[in-house]
Amino acid sequence: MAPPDTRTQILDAAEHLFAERGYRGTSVRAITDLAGVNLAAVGYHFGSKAELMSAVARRVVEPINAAQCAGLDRLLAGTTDPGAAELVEAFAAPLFDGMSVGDEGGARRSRLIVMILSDPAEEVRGWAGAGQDTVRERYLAAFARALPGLSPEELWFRIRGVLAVTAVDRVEVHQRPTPDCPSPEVGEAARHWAVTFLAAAMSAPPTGP
Amino acid sequence: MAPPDTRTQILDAAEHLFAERGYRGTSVRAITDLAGVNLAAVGYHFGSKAELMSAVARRVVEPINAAQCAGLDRLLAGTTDPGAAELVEAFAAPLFDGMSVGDEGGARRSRLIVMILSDPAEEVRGWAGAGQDTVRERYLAAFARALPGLSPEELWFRIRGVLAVTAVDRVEVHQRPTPDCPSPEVGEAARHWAVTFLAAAMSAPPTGP
DNA sequence: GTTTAAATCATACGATCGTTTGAATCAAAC
DNA sequence: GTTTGATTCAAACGATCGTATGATTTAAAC
Repeated sequence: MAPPDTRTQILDAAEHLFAERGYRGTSVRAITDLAGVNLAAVGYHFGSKAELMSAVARRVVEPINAAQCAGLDRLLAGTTDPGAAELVEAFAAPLFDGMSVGDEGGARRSRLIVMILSDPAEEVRGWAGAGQDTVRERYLAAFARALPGLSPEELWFRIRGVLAVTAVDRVEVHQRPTPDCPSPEVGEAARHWAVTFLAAAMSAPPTGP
Repeated sequence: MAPPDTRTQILDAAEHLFAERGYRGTSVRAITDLAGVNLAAVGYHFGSKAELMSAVARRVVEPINAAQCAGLDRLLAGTTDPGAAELVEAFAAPLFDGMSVGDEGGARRSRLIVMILSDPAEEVRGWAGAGQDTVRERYLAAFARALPGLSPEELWFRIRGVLAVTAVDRVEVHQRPTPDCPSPEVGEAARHWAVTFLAAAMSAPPTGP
């Protein structure tokens, strides 16, 4: 059994706290306390709080980006151009994978992604750049072929809608889960619901002038 | 012409800065500097930074809530039950109203709403409570009648999708506006696109088991 | 002109922040 | 056993934060 690596313990604790309280709402001291390591360890292993955030974000988002890319590759390898529903599924699935009901880690990762995408601080949003943008542009091109009737502007608007739903929908954008409806459903059901919802939205006829 | 009320100037400056840098990213000093008033004025007029945030949020969200409520009332006054498309329109329209292209204030208000809905700090998300929840529950009931085939869980999932799109979609959840596509389109076009997008999504057949 | 309450002001307090420092500890190499 | 480089540690730095204080100014009432 490998000894609990200090570096990894910091990453885990930071992932927890960043997801829960945001970047600015989390102090380095809170992270090192939760990790059970010395305060200076963050500076030693990562250089600064911002670089720690970047490392945390990378560890969470990179597998998702890769899976989205692989899904698109698989579709494009087929004989016919993929339809909107298939594209939606390939794009959304990685965000729901490995997050079975009650999976605390999955819900936490969702919150973290939302936090990364919506944080006003440049340090938080700025890092992703390359990978994220590449994936998005590839899907944009694929959708453009699948939905030739749409103007580029409206297509782009819809892509942003897909992003908003997949990223935000599974965590409580609203204050808290309403009592009569159980907490955010994760896992298979939510993934299918999202694909249904988004495929219908993407396939809607172009808005008239 | 009424003299520039200190209270109002603080509210305006705070709305600016909260929208741009978030709650924790904005210092009271930055607000009073921008407003051109003394540092202690925030404590005097609002009591604390948190209460100032609450006042800013209330000023932005309350008219929207009222308009959403009025729109639903108007639909329910009709002879037949409103359809999903009408409900989507009534819900989304107030979020797009008064925000013509190039309206800086409108874009700022959008960012602020997203910031309120997604901020991890309880002080920011906690205040809205009553009004917001009431509106949402009323729309939930109306949608339930319009879409009888949906399970309550999937209906709730879709409502959350509508929220995510209307709230988030018009600001750059993504890092920055891509160069080839102009910055977030506000105004008429975006509103129609959103209604098309969301009406199709809401009206999708129930997801099979 | 005096009184009175509201408002604004300069200033300071205590707390917490991210970061740095230099000594102490550890483990493998020699 | 000593050396060496990597790691951990307690402590402190300067900066900034939200808030409180008490004096000062303003303006209307009398």
